[in-house]
Order: sequence, then structure tokens, then C-alpha cells
Amino acid sequence: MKAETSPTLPLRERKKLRTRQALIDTALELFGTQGFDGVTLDALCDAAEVSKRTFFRYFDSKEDVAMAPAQDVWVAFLDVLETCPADGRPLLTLFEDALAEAIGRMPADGWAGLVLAGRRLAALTPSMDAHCLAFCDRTTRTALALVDRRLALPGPDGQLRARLALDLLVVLFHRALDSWVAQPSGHTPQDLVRRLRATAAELPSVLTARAEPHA
Amino acid sequence: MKAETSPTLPLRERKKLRTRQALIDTALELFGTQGFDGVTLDALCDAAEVSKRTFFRYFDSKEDVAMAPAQDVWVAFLDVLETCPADGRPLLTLFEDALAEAIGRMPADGWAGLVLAGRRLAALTPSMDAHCLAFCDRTTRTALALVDRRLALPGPDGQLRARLALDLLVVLFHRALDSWVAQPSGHTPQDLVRRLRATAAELPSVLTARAEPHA
DNA sequence: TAGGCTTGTGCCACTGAGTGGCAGATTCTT
DNA sequence: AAGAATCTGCCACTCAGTGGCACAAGCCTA
Repeated sequence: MKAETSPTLPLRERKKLRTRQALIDTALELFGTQGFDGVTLDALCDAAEVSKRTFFRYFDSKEDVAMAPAQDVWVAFLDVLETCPADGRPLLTLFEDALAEAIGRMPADGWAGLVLAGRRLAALTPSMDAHCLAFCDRTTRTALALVDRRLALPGPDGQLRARLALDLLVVLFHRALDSWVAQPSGHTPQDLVRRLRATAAELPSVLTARAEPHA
Repeated sequence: MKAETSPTLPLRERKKLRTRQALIDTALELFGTQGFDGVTLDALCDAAEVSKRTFFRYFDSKEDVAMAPAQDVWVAFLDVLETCPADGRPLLTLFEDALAEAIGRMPADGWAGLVLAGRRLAALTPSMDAHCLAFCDRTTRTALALVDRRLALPGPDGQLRARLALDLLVVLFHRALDSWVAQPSGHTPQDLVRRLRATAAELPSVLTARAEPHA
């Protein structure tokens, strides 16, 4: 990941960004080789040359640092949602488009690799998975409040429908991530968007799909 | 919650069930009055008159004990899914029906109250929410494996569609729980099923619902 | 009903995540 | 250059969760 920071930022802010990024990089590196539970916070802080106290000024938990790149997408998503045109698109399409754009905004050079590392780790570490799901849930609630403020949700169940649409989006994103992570190579943001679209395309048939017993 | 246990069970098993239920009851009672974080494990174990070591022989974590009643539904769900007829119903309907039956199997006398207490707690306690979501995710995976074994999932995307259907079910259940918890009274399993059905009925319109900017 | 056998429990010491407080260092402002 | 604001390091602390071992309670034969 590039450590390059806008030179307009004051020195103090640049240093903070660098420390943060250093923690993310070394964390994912160490976790990747020794496993999440195989690395104590003390060891991580030692490697990153910060005190444990400082670590917790940047991240809320040990899990947090490994999920930071993935969380960036959702922060961007909220930002897109805040400013995107509220035309007549179906709500779910609007959300999909916003998420696709948010993914597109991610830095092209190191982000994908960090997300990949984070997801692979989450697959092996229940507590990371839990934190990830909880984060998505919180983001969903924030997004709902945002949408409720900006848009007129029609009908008495408008709020519920919007919430369901957001829940659906989260589900689609996770399944898209699954298949994206599973592929052997070509882990680009663009490819992730492609998989998101493909997963979304399955949705209508999910509502009606049938299955027969084995022959 | 009834402590009555089948008299056919050996004494040792009956004792275990009683200890387990005592832990659940006192936990939800203490958490309810002093908050999840306001009660240490030592205090809880002291109140339930067991050692901390014993607590962890019954539950994997402090969060676990408060979620036990809610988890029972999903255990029952897997059981229903294992034995239900695999007729031509749409997959999602099949899942819905199975969950409805699982809810119906819950004991009528104290279960609803415990789930209610657990959910209210989860709304205030991020770590409980996280554990709950993670548990549902794990159950989803187990269910998928089960379905894959029992049913012929058609097409190359059959697996994905089944997974999405299960994800949808979990989302529907959570939204149903939300509205069930929000109502002032009448917290019965039957009412929860009613709300699950009502939420599911919204699903088709979610895929196409639109929203306009505020007037 | 006394013997061993299995299984559950209590106790204790330990690891590791996360927090509060304060003193000292670094950056910003004027 | 000095003072204000902010960030960091250090240390002691709480509490969740684990491993190990001795003991006790239910179980099963003779």
C-alpha cells in the first residue's frame, strides 16, 4: 500500500496516517504467516514499533486492524450514498451502483491484496468474521438513517423495505467476496464489481428456485 | 422456564440440564438489571453457584449464555431441515416453512421471554450482536451442506442460489425479530412466525421498490 | 452395598485483550 | 521562542478465557 499522503496535510496528520498504515501492513503480514491467534498484540506492536496503548488509539480491537481495508469500502459507500443523484432507479439498483462506485474509488495499488489477506484470515478466525458481520450491520443502520433522511420511502413499509434492500446488498457483497477470494488470481477491484453484479443477477431466481430430491 | 425434565433421563443428565438452565436464567436476570458489561463472569458464577471453570464447560463465551434460547431455534431448524419432505416447493419457501416449524417447536412457557431478554440485550451490547450474527452465519453454512447432501441443486449456480436463499432467510428472521421485539406485548412464538411470514411477503417488492427525493 | 470406573466439578495459576492515568515528547500557533 | 494542544510511552490494572490436577458424585457390576 502506498504510504504517499497529500503534501497539503499537516505533518502530524501525515505521521498518523503512516503509523496507521504501518500497523495494518505489519498486522496482515504477521497474521498471514503466524495466524491471527498466533500473534499477540504485544508482538504486533513490537514489530510496528508502537506501544500497545497507541495501537488502541488507532483501532478498537485486534480484529479491527485486519478489517480496516474492507471497512474503507463501506465508508466510501456511505459517502457515495450521501451525494448520489436520487433519480427513479429501484432502490436496490441504487445501492448496488453506489457500492460499485465505492469499490471503484479504492486505491488500485495495494488495497485488493490487503482485503484478500483480511478475508482469508476471517475465514479461519471466527472472531474476525463476527466483527466483520457486526460492522456491516452497523453500517447498514447508518445507511438506513441516511436514506431515510434523503429519500421519501413510500408506503407504511417503506422503512422496512429499505432495510431489507440494504441487508440484501450486504449479502450480495459477501457472496461476491467469497467467489472473488476463491479465484486463483486476478484480484482487482474491477473484478470484484463484476462479481457483485453477477451475484445480484441471481437474486430474482433465488425467490422462485426449486430443488428436487436426489435421483 | 420450566426446570421439569423427563424422568427417564439419568440423574446426572437431569442435573446438567438444571445447571445449564440455572445459568441461562440467572444470566439473563443479572444482565437485564445491571447490563451485560455490568456483570462479571465471577459475579454470575457466584450467583449461579458454580465455578467459572464449570461455566465454560456449558458455554463457549459470556455472550453464549444469553443467546442460548435464540440458538435453540436454529438447532431445531437444522433438525427440521434434515427430515422434512423434499417436495417441489420453492427453496426459499421450504426454508421459511422449516424455520416456522422450528419456532413452533419451542416450549411455550418461558422461551419467548428469554429470547426477548436476549434480543433487548443484544441491541445494547455490540459483542452480543456480533456473536449472534456469527452464529447465524455458521448455521447457514451447516444448513447449506445439509441441503446440498439431501437435494439436487439445479444448474451450475445451484449452490450459490441455495446459499443466497439461506442468507435471505436469516435476514428475514432478524427483521421479523426486530418488529417482534419492538411490540409492547404479545410475545408468543406464534406471533413471531406471523411476523416472519409478513416480512417474507415484502421480499418481492424489495427487488423493484423505488424511492423519490423528498418533495 | 461395596468395589472400582466414569464423568462432572472446584480450585489455582496463567495468558492475553483492552483500559485509565499520568508524565514526557512532538507538533502547531503566534 | 514560548506556550498550548495533541500524541505517545509506560505501568498497573480488570476481566474473559484456558490448562491441569485433585476431588466428589453418579454409575455399574458382583
